[in-house]
Amino acid sequence: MTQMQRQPNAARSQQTAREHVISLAERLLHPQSSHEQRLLEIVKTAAAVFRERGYEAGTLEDISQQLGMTRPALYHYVRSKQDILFLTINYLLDIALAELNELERQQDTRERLRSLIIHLITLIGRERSFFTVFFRDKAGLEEPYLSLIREKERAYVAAFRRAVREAMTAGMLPNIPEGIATQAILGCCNWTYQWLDPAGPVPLEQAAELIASFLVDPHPTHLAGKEDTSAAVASDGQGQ
Amino acid sequence: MTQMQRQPNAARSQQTAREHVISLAERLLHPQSSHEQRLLEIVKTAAAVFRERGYEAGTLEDISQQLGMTRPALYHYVRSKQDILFLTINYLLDIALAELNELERQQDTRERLRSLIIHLITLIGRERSFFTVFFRDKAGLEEPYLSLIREKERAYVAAFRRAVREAMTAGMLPNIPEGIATQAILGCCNWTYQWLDPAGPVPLEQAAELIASFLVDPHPTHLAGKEDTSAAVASDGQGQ
DNA sequence: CCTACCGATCGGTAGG
DNA sequence: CCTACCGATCGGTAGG
Repeated sequence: MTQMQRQPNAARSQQTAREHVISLAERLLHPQSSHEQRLLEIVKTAAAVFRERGYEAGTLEDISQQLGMTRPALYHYVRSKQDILFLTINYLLDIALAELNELERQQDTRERLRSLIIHLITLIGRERSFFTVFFRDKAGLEEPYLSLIREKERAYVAAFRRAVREAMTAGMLPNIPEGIATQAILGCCNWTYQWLDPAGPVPLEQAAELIASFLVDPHPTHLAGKEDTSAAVASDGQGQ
Repeated sequence: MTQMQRQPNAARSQQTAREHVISLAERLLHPQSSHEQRLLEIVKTAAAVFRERGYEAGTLEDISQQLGMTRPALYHYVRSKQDILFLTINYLLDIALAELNELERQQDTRERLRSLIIHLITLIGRERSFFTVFFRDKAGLEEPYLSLIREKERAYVAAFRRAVREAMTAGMLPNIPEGIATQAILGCCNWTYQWLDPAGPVPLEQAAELIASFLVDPHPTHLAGKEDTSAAVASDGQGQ
C-alpha cells in the first residue's frame, strides 16, 4: 500500500477514498491477508466501542487502546472514523444477506417465514454490538455510504416481504397490507436487540421460536373454517 | 436565590443540581409561568435537534439558534446539556403515562389491549422526535437520571403486560410466556418510529388499527371451540 | 507504527 | 435587588 495520508480533502482523494473503503468492505467478509484480518479486528472492536458509547461519543482512542495500538496507527488501515462506521455496518449486512440467501431455498411457506424470523432474532442475539450500531448509529453515515447500506437493507426487507406475502396468501397471517405486516414482523424481531438477553433465562433459540410462533400461528386459523387449535392452548404455561 | 454558580462540581452543588432539574421536570407537563413555557419550547426544539443529529452531535448552538436566542441564554433555564436531554425524555414519558392511565379504565379485555397498541403507535407518530431521542439517545443519560427514566419506563411496560396477560388468558393471543409476548408486541409498536410515516399514504390511525388487528386477532381463534364470542365482536365500537 | 502536533469546535462560564 | 439576556473567552478534546 502506498502512503496517501497527506491530502485528506483533495478532490481526487475524495473519489479514491470512496473506492478505497468500498474495496476494503468487499474483502472483509472473507479476510485473507493479515492486513485484512487486522482490519476485521478493528471493525469488531469498533462495533463494541460504538455500541457502548455511540458513534459520536466513542473515540478512536477507545478503539486503538483496546487493540493495543496507538490512535494514529488506525490510519494505516482506514482513512477516517467514518470509514470504520461504514465498514462495521456493511460487514453486518453482508453477513445477514449471505445467510439469508441460504434460508430462502426453504420450500414450505410457513417454515420459510419461521426460518427468516428465527434466523434474524438469533443473528441479532449473536451480533448484538453490530446490530445496536446499525439500528442506532446508521444515521451517522454520510453519502454515498448511506445509500449503499440502504440498498442492502432493502434487499433484506424484500426477502422478508416475499415470505410474508406467501404466508398471508396461504392464510397463515391476518390479512392486512403486506408492507405493514412485513414491518410489523421485522419490528418484533429487530426490537429484540433492546430486551432479549442472549445470556438470559430463556435460551436465544427457544425465545426466537416462541416469537415465531407468536407471529406465525402454528395452525392456519386465519383461514375460514379451520378448527382444532386446542393443542396449542393445552400447553398453558403462565411462565415468566 | 443566592448565587451558587461558582462551584460547578462541588458535592453539595451536585445534589441541588439534581433537585433543581427534577423540580423543573415535574412542572413541565403543565407549564404555568412564562419561564416554564419557554423551557418547554426549549425542550421541544431540543427534541427536533437531537432527533436530526443525535444527542452527542447536536449542539446547544443548534437549539438556541432555532429559538432565536444565544447559547449562553440557555443557561438561564438549564444548567447543562444533560439537563435538556433528561427533560426531553422525561417529558415524553410523563405524557405517555398520563394518557396510559386513561386507557387502562377500558373494561373489555380485547379493546383494552387494542387501545394500548393503537395509542402507542399514534403517539409515536405524533411525537416522532421525542421517541427517536428516547429510543436512540436514552443511553446518553447519566445517573441518577437514567434510573428515574427506567422506572417510568417499567411502569409503562407493566401496564402493557397486564393487558397482554388478560388477553392471553382469554385466548386472544397465542400462548407464549407473557413477558416475551409483551416485548414482541411492544417491539411491533415501537419500531414504527423507524418506518411508519405519519404523512405517508396510509393515515396514522388506520395503520395503527391494522397493526392492532395483526397482533390481536379480531376473532378469538386461539381458544378452542368458542363460537359465541361474535356478540363481543358485534357490540364493540370499531369506530375509535 | 510512534511522537508530536494542527485547526475546529465542543459545552460551559466569566464579567457586565 | 431582580429578570433576562449578551459578547467574549475559558478549559478540554475531537478528528486528522
